Order: sequence, then structure tokens, then C-alpha cells
Amino acid sequence: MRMQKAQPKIKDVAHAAGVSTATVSRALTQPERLSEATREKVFEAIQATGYRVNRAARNLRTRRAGAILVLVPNLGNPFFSHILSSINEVLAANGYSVLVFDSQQHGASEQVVSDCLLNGSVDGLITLDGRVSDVTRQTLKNANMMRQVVFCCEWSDHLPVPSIRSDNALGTQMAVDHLVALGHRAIAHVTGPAENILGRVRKDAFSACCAAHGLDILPDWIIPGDFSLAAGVAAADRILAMGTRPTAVFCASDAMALSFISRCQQRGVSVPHDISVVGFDDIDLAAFSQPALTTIRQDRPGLGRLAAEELLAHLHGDQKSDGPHVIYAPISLIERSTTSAPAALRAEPGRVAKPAI
Amino acid sequence: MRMQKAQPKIKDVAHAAGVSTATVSRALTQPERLSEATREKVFEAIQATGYRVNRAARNLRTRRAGAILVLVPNLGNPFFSHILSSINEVLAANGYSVLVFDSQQHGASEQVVSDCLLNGSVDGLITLDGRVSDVTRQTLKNANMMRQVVFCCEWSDHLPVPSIRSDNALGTQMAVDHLVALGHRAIAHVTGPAENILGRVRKDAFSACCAAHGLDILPDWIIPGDFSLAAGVAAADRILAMGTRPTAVFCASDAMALSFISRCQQRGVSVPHDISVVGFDDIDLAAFSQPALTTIRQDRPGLGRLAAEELLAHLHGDQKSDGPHVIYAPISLIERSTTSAPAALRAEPGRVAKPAI
DNA sequence: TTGTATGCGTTATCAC
DNA sequence: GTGATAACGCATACAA
Repeated sequence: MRMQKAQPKIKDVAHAAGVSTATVSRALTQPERLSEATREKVFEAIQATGYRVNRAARNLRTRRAGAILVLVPNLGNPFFSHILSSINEVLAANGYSVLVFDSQQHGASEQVVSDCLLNGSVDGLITLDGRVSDVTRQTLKNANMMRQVVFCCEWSDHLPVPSIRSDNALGTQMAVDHLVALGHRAIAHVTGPAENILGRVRKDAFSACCAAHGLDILPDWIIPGDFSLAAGVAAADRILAMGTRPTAVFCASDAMALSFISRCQQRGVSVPHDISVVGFDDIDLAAFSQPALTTIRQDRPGLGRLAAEELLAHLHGDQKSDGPHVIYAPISLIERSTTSAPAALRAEPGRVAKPAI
Repeated sequence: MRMQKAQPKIKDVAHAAGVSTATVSRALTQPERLSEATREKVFEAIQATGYRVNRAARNLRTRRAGAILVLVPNLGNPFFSHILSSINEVLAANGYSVLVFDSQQHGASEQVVSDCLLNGSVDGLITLDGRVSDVTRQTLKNANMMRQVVFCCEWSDHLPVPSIRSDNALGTQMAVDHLVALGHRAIAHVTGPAENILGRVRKDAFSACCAAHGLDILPDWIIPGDFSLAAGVAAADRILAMGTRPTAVFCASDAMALSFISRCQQRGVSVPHDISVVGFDDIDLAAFSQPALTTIRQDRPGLGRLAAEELLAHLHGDQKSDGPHVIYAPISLIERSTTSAPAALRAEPGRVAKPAI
């Protein structure tokens, strides 16, 4: 029937071990600088007292926080949360806490970021959100925090910091080459949001690849989307209503690809028999949909891990890795069952060419 | 070409405003206790100097952290990350940071939790993971932190703290009643993991409901699963191989339901024509699958919000809400297109009874 | 209503 | 290799 026991402090440990507080502190942070005897004594005392270092006090003294802020656009999106998971793993293994914030929270984002960065509650920032406001950019400069920021997945060309990403242009090329190799020449593209860097890059790469292959892509076949399930449905409705339909569709996200396919099936159009579909991301469900989705795989664990490691390198002062350099995570085409030769070619399978990469 | 400007401290603001540091501090924490004149002066000085409170110093002094730890089993699972998002929203609005940790990280979980709780880097804990080790339980007791813990979604009966959850038994009953109302009497259940509280509760409720309806459920029809996509495929293979097949399946998660359906379609079995399927969760994809999934909707935003609000109430000392009470978030049956009357009844639609709830 | 002075628990700088 | 002691930046009890 007592109050809670007061948390033992470093002083209590020092007392129990018969040493000074300085020695206890050293045992915690640079054990190699103590004699083996005292080191043992101290650790025993720590065990005995149940001592835990007080983070606030340590942070105040060392001017570090032991925490990293991760900015995620839409936490509810499994693509991002999966990356967050692998970031969390690496940082936790290195003694850092992960502070997470959904950057799509109504407007509060900027305030939170600048607060965290300026009040020292965070040592660095990994952002999966490529939209960086002028205010935030200025905040980073003022706080001299430029070197403690890393982009992951998305990025902004206006902020000269390291960027971990997939090679989106290459992925797009893989998708288009795959379709062309199957014999498709009429290919549509459901894009990401215009304001999103990934949407833009993939769309531009799509146009470039089609041009390189000498394909004649109707303007109508570039269908604006936003990565969402709803956008895939809308795109399907648009394509099914077209006079001259494309024979294949490259969707900028798996979510759009999956809902696109569902909508087609619902309206009696078969995938890949009537139309081939390629997605982007390789989310978990892609392998389990019916038919299983052909898609471009992004290495989500790798993206998160690389971003975390890059940031750690900066925090620990590895100068070599400075500046706005780009690190690409592996990307690959996963051929499943939503792509096949177009109907027109199917009668003469001999014509299905090998990839002309 | 200078070093970064040193962060202004409270002393600098005091100087600029011509007041004492105490007054500045009060302006920050209890502005109403200042005269309007000085308050304005202070805020102007804050603006002018670009002052931000140093969190570490404040935390050390107030013995609070301004942060909440959220324990998520499998951050990569969109069901959880979506809840995390809504927790984040409420807590951020109340000035708390959210520290997140994936509790399925290999073993590190216990260490991290006890560290966070004992070293004061966190004011409270919301856990979406019902597995609470003896060590963690003891840690909570020792740190006298029992009143700063809230369960969300999952829970453990061995830890007497508030629990926000869906009424899983009711949801299960809704699913079974729905199928029975359609005329099904041979219903299978793909369960969650045996060690998971949700898996157990839903399975028990399923058996109870079937008994209440006088259904004869073969032991084989209770198929062990684990909420995953792979488990749905395995379950489909088992059911399709059965001599006497059930006419309907209640899956303990949407993930299993969706992959179950895909597998059925792949093997030429039509849903709902040959077999009806009900899921649990209502994840985003449920509405967009083909056919759209009939399922039990959990109110994910509500679950997160309620958990965050409950914890805030405790932190702010509302005694009324103490102890291991349970708060249920809304749950409902979402009828879509994966359920219909069983084949045997379809010839005589007159027999399709109304729900006998 | 405002100012003064102290301490929160650590780590870093000196001595020894 | 170890000990004494002064910050770190803020909030609050107490005094005015």
C-alpha cells in the first residue's frame, strides 16, 4: 500500500556501486574506458537497483533525441506502412525510436514537422512524401537540418537531400517492353496524380517508351488517375466506352490495376483475354487476385532499409554520403496472369515476338 | 558563412520582451494567468526570436514526455496501419507525438516497451497486440503504468486495462444469421490463429451461433487459418476436396475471404453461385473485388479514435473511466455480392426466409 | 500579476 | 582510471 517506488537515478546506482555518478555514466556510454572491475560493479548495481536512464535528461544534456520522424502520406496505404515497418526495424536495431506522422492530416503536417525539427525532439527525418512546402524547406535550412533528411520512394527536386527510390522509369519500361513483346501496340496508361512525382515520372517514361517502340498512343489512352481503387474503376469505365479500345493497360499502381480488372470482369470483359493489364508495386494481394496480377515489383523492405541506413550514416557523420545523391532499390517485372498476346495475334502464335529489349 | 544560429532559449525571449523567464514560461503554459499586455509582448518576442521550446528540457522538468507508444502487430497490415492513422490524428491534435513500434519485430518488442515505459520517454501505451508477456505485465505494474495503457482491437484478459474493440461475437452472429437467412445450413469457418484472441472469440461465437440455429457443423468445416492471404488459398483447397462441401464459408478476415474466392474461381468454382463467402473487417479492397465481398465492417477510424480518446482521458486524470472496462466500436454487416441462397434452394425462391434474428 | 531562485537527471570538463 | 562539479533549458514554489 505505498506510492510507486521512485525511479532510481544515476546517483542511486553510484551509491550502490560505491563509485561516482560520472563512472556510472561512463559505464553506460563508454564501458571500454573503465577497468573491468568497476565496470562489473556498476552493472551489478544497475541490475540491483533496476535503474533506467532517463531519456529526457540525457537528451537535454547531449542535445540529441534518439528519435527519427517518419512522414508518411496516408498511413492507411499498405504500400507505405510496409516500408514504415522496415524503417522501424533498422532504426530500432540502432537504438532510435520512430516517430510517425501522417502527412495528409489536414494541414497540421507543416506545423508538426517544423516543431519536431526545431525543438530538438527528433534527430532526423525520413519522408515518404515528395511534397515539401517552402515553409518546411526554409525550416530545414534554418535549423541546419538539411543533412539529416532523407527521401524514400517519393522525392522533390527542390530539396537537395539523398533520395532512396525505385527506378520508376526502368520499371515503366519493363512494363511497356513486356506488353510490346507480347504483341501489343495499342497501350493505355492510367496515371498517378498529376501533382505526384511518381505519377509524373511514370507517365513521362510511358510516353517515351511508347515513342521508342514507334507506338501510336491516342491522347485518350492517357487516363488520369490517383493511385486509388476508385480511379481504377473509373478508368475501366472510360476504356470500355471507347470506340477504339487499347489492347493493354499499364496502371501506375496495383490498387488501380486490381479495381480496373474487377470492373472489367463485372462488365463482361475478360482479363487478359480481351485486355491485358500490368500494375505497379507488387502489393501482397497482387499474387492472390484472380487472375494473378502481372506487375512491377518495388522492393519495399529494401526501400525502407536503405533509407534508414542512409540516414544513420549521416547522423554518425559519414561525410562520403553527402549531398542530393540517389540510391535505387531493385525493381523487377513479375509476370503473372493478367497479360497475354492481344486477341488479333492469338490465332497465329508464331508471331508473338521475343522481347526486343 | 557562419555556423548555425544557436537556438534561442527562453532567456533570450525574456530579454527581448523585457520580462523574466518565468513570465515567458507562463505565457507558454498558462497564458490566461498573464495580463494581456505582457502576454502580447511575450508572444511578439517569441515570434521575433523564432523561439521553440526545447522538449527535452520541458520533459525533464515536468516528468512528462508528450509522447505515446503505439504497439502494432505487423505494421505492413493495412488493417492496423489504418487504425494507427486515426490514433495519430487524435493524439497529434492533443499535442502528443506518436511513437510506433512493430511488435512482431524479432523479440526486441519487450525490451523496447519496457525501455520506453521505464525511462520516461513515453506517457502511455496503446497496444493493438493482445499478446502481453509476463515480463511486460510486471514492467507495467512496477512502473505503476497500468492506468496509462489501453488495448485497441485485440486484448488480453490477463491485463486489467480498458479495451476498445469491435463486438466480435455480434459480428460473427451477423454473418451466420445472414447466411442462415439465405437458407444455408452447411457453413464452414476459416479461423484466425489459435493463439490470437480474435481468432478464438470469432470461432467460439461461430460454434455458438450454429448451435443456436440447430445447424449440424462437421468438425472438418472448422478450418484453421491465420488471417493471411495464403491461409485463404489453403482453406479453399481443403473445402474443394471435401466429399460433402459446405454451401457457405465464414472467413475470420477479409484477406482470407478474398484469396479464398480467388482460389475457388481459379478452380472453376463460382462465388456465390456454388459457394457463398462472408469476410470480416471490410478492408478497402472488399468493395472493389469481383464479386464485391459481403463482410462484417469494423469501424477502423472509430477504433483508433476511441482508443486515443480513452487514453487521453486517463492521462488527464478522469477517474471515472478507470479499470478494465470495454468499449465497443460499431460493427455492421455489409451485404455485397459474395452471398446468395444455396443452389438447392435457388429453384424455389419462395423458401428463402427472412432473417430470424 | 510578475520576478527570483532552485532543481529535474544526465553528461562533459576538468582535475586528480 | 576515477571523482567533483558545472552546465543542459525549462517550470514552479515562493516571494514580492
